[in-house]
Parts: sequence; structure tokens; C-alpha cells
Amino acid sequence: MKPLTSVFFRQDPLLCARELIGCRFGVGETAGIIVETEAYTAEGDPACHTWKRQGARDFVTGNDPGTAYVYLNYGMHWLFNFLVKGGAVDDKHGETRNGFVLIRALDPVAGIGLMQERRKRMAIGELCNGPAKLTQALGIHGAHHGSNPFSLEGWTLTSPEGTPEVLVSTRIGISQATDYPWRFLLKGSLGVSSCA
DNA sequence: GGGCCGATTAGG
DNA sequence: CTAATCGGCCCG
Repeated sequence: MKPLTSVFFRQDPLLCARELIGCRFGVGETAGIIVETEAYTAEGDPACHTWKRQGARDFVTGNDPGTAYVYLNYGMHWLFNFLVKGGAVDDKHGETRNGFVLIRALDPVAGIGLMQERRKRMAIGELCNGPAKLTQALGIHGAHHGSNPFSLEGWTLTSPEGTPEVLVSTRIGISQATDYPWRFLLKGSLGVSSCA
């Protein structure tokens, strides 16, 4: 139940993605428990934007850990990531990298009426069970790209109560590096985007 | 400038 | 199963 700070995003993206499971993510009057994440690493990961895009590589070098990386997919869907920069510290552990954590699904816990309004009165189970659904439900869009979530009015991120049980699987919806087990799920949650 | 391809979603 | 819809990248 403690507020996370940008220090949380100074660690390896895989650890970060795993530890975000069970955290409460709030934007304005809406909030949800994070139940599905995916890690992407800035180097050695063909599925990461940094693999092809100079702009993504510049984003990593030019921004602080925790910065929001928001991008438009299929010309219509905003997807939300946290920038993770483990590379600057903790070198002794060797496996520390830079990258991103994609938030793929939430269990809605607050502002459900507003979420339904934004999501065309969709059923509760369909409000945040996908990476583009949750940005719509929370009101996240391109204007948030590059901003620091911890300085945005009304944004909160707090650690779980207790210790969540986390499941691991391969990432979905991509065509490169489909065998990396870098997708994390809250055990028992029905809110995940698909499979499980 | 043109063609192609997405970290997706809602609706037949 | 497919349409929707647009920014990046890779050519030429």
C-alpha cells in the first residue's frame, strides 16, 4: 500500500514488470489493479520499438526512469508503458537492462461509472482487459507521452497489499521474439487480455 | 511520395 | 473473419 516512486523503475525491466502485478494504478477518479504486464528490453529484443525505431532509442536515453511511453497502434489505439532504466545502476548484478513495461490489463476498482462512459457502456469485465481498453477507460492518450506520471495531477501508483501470486507466459500480439517468457499475470484474475 | 506493417479492438 | 486508421520505416 505504499506509493511507488521513480526509484522503482531503476531496475531490470523483467523484475519491474513482475513487481507491477498487483499494484494499484490510479488516474483521476479511475483506478485499477494491474493484472497483466509485459517487459520489453531496449537491447536484444526484436519486439521492442528500439529494435527498429531511432525515436524509441532516443526516448530511452533522453528520459528518466518511470516516464510514460504512450504510442498509437493501428492508427487508433493508445498503449501505455513505463520507461525502465536499470542500466544506470546495479551493474554488479549483470542482468540489469533498460526497457519498457507495457500495462496490458487492470481489474477496475474505482471510477467504474466513468470508465463505462468512456468505453461506450461496455460490460465491467470488458473495461480494462486489454492494453488499449485500459488507456481508454483511464483517459490516457498521446498527450501523456513523455510525461512523468509522478508529477501528473491525480496519478497514483501504489504497491500491493500482501504478496501477489504471479504467473508467467510468453508475450502475445507480436510476431518477433514470441518465445520470450516476459508476460506476467496475477494468478486467479479474470481480467487478463486473452489466453492465460 | 508510396507501400507496408503493426505491443488492437469491436462487430459481422 | 475483417475493417478501421495512421506514424515510422524502407525503399526509390
